[in-house]
Amino acid sequence: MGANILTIGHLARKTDTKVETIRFYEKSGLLPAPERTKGNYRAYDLAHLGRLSFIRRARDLGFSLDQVRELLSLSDNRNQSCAAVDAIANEHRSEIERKIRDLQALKLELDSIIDQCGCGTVAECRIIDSLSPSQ
Amino acid sequence: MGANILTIGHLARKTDTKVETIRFYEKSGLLPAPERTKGNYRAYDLAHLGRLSFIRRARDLGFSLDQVRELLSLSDNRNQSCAAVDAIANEHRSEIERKIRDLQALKLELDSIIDQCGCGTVAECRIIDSLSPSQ
DNA sequence: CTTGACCCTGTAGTTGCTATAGGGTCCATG
DNA sequence: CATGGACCCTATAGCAACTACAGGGTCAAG
Repeated sequence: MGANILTIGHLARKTDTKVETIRFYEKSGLLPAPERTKGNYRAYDLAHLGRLSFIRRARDLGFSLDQVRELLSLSDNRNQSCAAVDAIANEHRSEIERKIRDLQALKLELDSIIDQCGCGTVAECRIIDSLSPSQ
Repeated sequence: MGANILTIGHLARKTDTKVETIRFYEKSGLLPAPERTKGNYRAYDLAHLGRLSFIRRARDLGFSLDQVRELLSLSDNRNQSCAAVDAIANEHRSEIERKIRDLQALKLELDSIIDQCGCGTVAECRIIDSLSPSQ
């Protein structure tokens, strides 16, 4: 295969993505369908590599596929205001902050439950008690 | 319907659960299938209410359905050691701690990305830049 | 010319529900 | 006694975001 033409396997290794996931992104409209070789293999170029890297990075940062889709389409219109981009990122940040708060509250509760466990029998287990309704 | 017999709707309201979710728990083997009335309605008793409350509380605390299944079967054997219960709870706590750490790292990264946004055009957007591969 | 690594499509599975379709039951009111 | 509406039933499909087959085709090396 030519100079900067990549098979799906190459692209997968370069972006630390599973082959199936790349095909899934194509089917989901996130990654444009590439040309095909005469043997019907997908033939990616550097633009695809860039776009997939963008997607993976955004996914690593916890953006949903819908958010990634929006970020991609925003990044394609280079001369409009980036306020919309900022809005998506900020919304995502608040959501993460909320999740952190929720998990911390949860951890406190688990802490207090686990601390009470004297590790006797289940009958006197404080963890089970804490989960049971008629405390 | 008799004294302490509940329809699925009653049970749903008492445990803040959707009716469909209760049927789903039954199909998943978490909640035993109750008797039926002559009209083929599910007829729950107080044991079901207790068990469903247990499930909901554990789910609220972030345990997976598999973990809940295990906790339930452990809580049914009242005179064995509760070490296994403690193990599940501890494993779950470590997982929550890991999630908190991950989310906090993510938030730091998002913070630094968002802070750089001068809100000009997309072409000069630092958020898009941070997501793009060839920075 | 065959072997093995790779690629193709299509479909089903995962988790934990939620929603819909197309019906049946129950009870109060007219 | 009929009828309306709230409730119940089953079965199936959908959601996110992949992952894992099954059952084939392609390609390059030995």
